[in-house]
Amino acid sequence: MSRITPLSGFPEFLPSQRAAELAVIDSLRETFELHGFASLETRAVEPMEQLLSKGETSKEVYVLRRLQETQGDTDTGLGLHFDLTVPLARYVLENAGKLEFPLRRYAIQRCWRGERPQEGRYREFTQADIDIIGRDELSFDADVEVTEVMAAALSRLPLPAVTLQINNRKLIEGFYTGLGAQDPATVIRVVDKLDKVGPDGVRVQLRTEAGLDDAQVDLCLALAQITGTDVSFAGEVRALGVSHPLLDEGLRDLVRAIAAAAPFATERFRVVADLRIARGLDYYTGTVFEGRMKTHGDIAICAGGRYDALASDGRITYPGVGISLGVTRVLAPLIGRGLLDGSRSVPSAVLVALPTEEDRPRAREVARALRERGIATEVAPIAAKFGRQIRHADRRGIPYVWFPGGPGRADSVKDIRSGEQVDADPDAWRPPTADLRPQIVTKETHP
RNA sequence: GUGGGUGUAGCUCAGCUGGUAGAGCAUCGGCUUGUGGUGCCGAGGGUCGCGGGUUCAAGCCCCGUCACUCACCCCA
Repeated sequence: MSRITPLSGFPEFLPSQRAAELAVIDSLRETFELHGFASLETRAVEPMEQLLSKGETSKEVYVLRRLQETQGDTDTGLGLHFDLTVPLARYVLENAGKLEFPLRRYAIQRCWRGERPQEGRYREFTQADIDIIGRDELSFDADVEVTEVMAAALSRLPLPAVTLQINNRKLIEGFYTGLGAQDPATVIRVVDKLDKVGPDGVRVQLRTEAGLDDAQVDLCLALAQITGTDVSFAGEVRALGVSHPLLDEGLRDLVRAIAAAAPFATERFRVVADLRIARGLDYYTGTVFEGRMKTHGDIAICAGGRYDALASDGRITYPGVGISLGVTRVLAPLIGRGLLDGSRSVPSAVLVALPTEEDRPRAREVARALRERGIATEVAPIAAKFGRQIRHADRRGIPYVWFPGGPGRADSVKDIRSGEQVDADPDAWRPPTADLRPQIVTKETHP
C-alpha cells in the first residue's frame, strides 16, 4: 500500500456536491410520489441465475464471495444487481399475492456493473426507476403515464435539456419482417449502431450479417432516419410501402404515445418519435424509450420501455412498463466539469456566532429556537474574532450569521452575501424559503 | 479483455543535453483588540506512483509493476 488513490468507476462527491445530488434525489422522489408512485426498495443482491436469465448478458456482474469460507467453493451464487428492473420482476413474482395491481412503484437505488469505466459510465451508480406493473394485462395508458412522470421530474430540475426518443419494438420488428428479413433481431441490432458506424457501415453489415439486398437495406435506412415531434411521421412510415400486422400495431401505439406526450413537452424536455432506437436485444416488447441530454456531447441518461413478459410464474404474467434515470450518469459529468454544485457544503442556513465562551449556552438556546421552526442551524465552534466566524460561515456557504445580543442590545442576523444586518428574534425570524436548504447551482450550460 | 495517454505540494502544472525540487492558486499566521471577501508581509506543506537497474550522481535514461484516464469491446 503506497498512497490512497481514487477507485476508478466508484465516484465520490464532496459535501456540497453531495448536497446537490440529494436535492436532485429529493426532487425526483417528490415528483414520483406526487404521481402516486410508491417507494419500493429491493435488496442489493439477486441469485446469479436470476440476473443472467434475462437476455444472454454474461459477465459484467459483481459476484458475492465469502472470504471466510474454508471449503473450496466460496461462490455464494449471488451477484449485485445491475439495474432495478430485473430485481423488480423477481420481487413481483415473490410477492404477487400481497400486491395490488396495477402496481405503481419507484426506486432510487445503487446499482453495480463490472464494466470498464468511462466518462458517464461507472461501476457503482444510482438509478431512479419508475414502473407500472399489471396482472395479465396492462393498458397502453401506462406507457404514456411513465413518460409523463419522467417529463415532470426532469422538467423541474435545473439540468441541460433532455430529449426523450420513443420508438416501438413491434413497429420495427414488423417492418423488418414485412420487408423480408429472415432475422429481424439482427437487423435491429445492426441499425442500432447507426450513430456509431454511420449509414455506410450499417449498409455493409446489413448485407453481410442480415443477408439483405440493396432494396431492403435502403428501406431499413429510410425507416431509421424517420423522426418526428408529432404524428405526421406515421405517413412517412407508410409511404415506404412495407406492410405487416405487427408493424401496424406498433405504428398505432407509437402514434398514440407521441400524440399523448406532446403536451408534456417543455423547454427542458422534448419528446420525439425516433425510429432508429431499439434498446438492445433484451426484454422490451413494445414501447422503448431513450432520453438524451445535451451537455458536452449528447449522452443517454434514461432508458426504458414496455416488457410484456418479464415476470411470469407460468400461469400469470405481469406485464410492465418503466423508465430509469441514471442519476449518477447525469450528475457526475456535470459536477466533474464544475457545471453543477450545491449552494453550500452543510445543511445549515444559520451560524450562531459566539462572542465569548461564556455565551455558549445562550447561543445554543438561539439555535434550539431556530431549529424548532425547521431552520437548520449550527453554533460556531470557537469564540474567535467575528471576522473569523463570518469566514467560517462563508467558506461553507452558510448564508446567515446570527449575533447574540447583550444587555441592552438586541440579537441581530446578517445575510453575509449582501452584508445586510437586522435585529431579529430567534422565535420569529425566518429566512426566505430558498435559503432553508442547499440549492442546486448551475453554471452556464447550453440549454 | 485490447490499444493509446498520464503519474512531481491539497489543486493546476513547470522542471533544460542526468548535477541533490519550483510557480500559481489554496491553506495557516500577521498587518487588523472580536463584523469576512480585496491588498501587503510571512510560514507550513514533497516516500517526484511503487520496485529494480545503469551512473560518481536519476524527477529526467532502461526494465518491470500499479494506479488513473481516453477509446474499442460491451452497454442488461
